[in-house]
Amino acid sequence: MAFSKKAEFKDDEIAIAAFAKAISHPARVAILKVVAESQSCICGEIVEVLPLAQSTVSQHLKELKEIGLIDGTVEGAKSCYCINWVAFEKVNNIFKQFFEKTNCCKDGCC
Amino acid sequence: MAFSKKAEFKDDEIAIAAFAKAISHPARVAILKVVAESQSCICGEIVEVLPLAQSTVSQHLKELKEIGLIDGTVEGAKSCYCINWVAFEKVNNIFKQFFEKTNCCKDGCC
DNA sequence: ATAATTCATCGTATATTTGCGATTATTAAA
DNA sequence: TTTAATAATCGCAAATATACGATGAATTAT
Repeated sequence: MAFSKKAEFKDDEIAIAAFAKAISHPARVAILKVVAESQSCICGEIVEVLPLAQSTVSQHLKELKEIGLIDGTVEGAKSCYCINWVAFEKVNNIFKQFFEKTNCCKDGCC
Repeated sequence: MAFSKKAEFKDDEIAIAAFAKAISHPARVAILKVVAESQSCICGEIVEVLPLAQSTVSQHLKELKEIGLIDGTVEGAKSCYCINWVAFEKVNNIFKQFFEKTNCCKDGCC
């Protein structure tokens, strides 16, 4: 019944899965790219670039914000988003570690 | 209505999202770890380690197989799984590139 | 003051994912 | 040959995710 059985997995497995889920949709990958390239950009700019409705983009932005990968600040009537580079680097490292750790088994080193 | 609008995104964005989705569940992360550590292992061993029913594990294995991260071979009544290291390295590189490319915007180099 | 802009949130529809038990096919053991 | 073990698949139920339009709250422009 799709009870979430996530509690029964290890913390690092849950963390990797959660971050992977954050970038498991092309729209969110695209958003991260756009925001990074523009240093910071307002919601409207993102909506213009993506083939999705404003409300849908807002939803994806919310998800990225909730996991910490982006920060959003209100600037008047507009909303300005930028990458949270600390979190971004953290996620990068978590992925890096996962791949390295797993890959080292390739030669039977562990 | 959840039409899949994936066709309207860039290929690399779709690819990253697809691979991210493959590891967006703790069970699949755990499976990859177990299989890598044991070099190769049979389905039953994986089921024993995970807090999930056999049919559910089988489903996760299928997903990982479909995206190419693991190979499965029948050995008598049993099924033996191992990491497809070529695919694994490819995914590793795709993630690495994504993070590097995005991160370089941090200092306004692009 | 009024109208227009911007964007978050809500409600809703649909699709996908997750999970399990039951079944089935195959192989191994008795 | 019958029985047990193994694992894939099917069918179903429930949870999540995706997408949109409508609405509302805030700001900005007229």
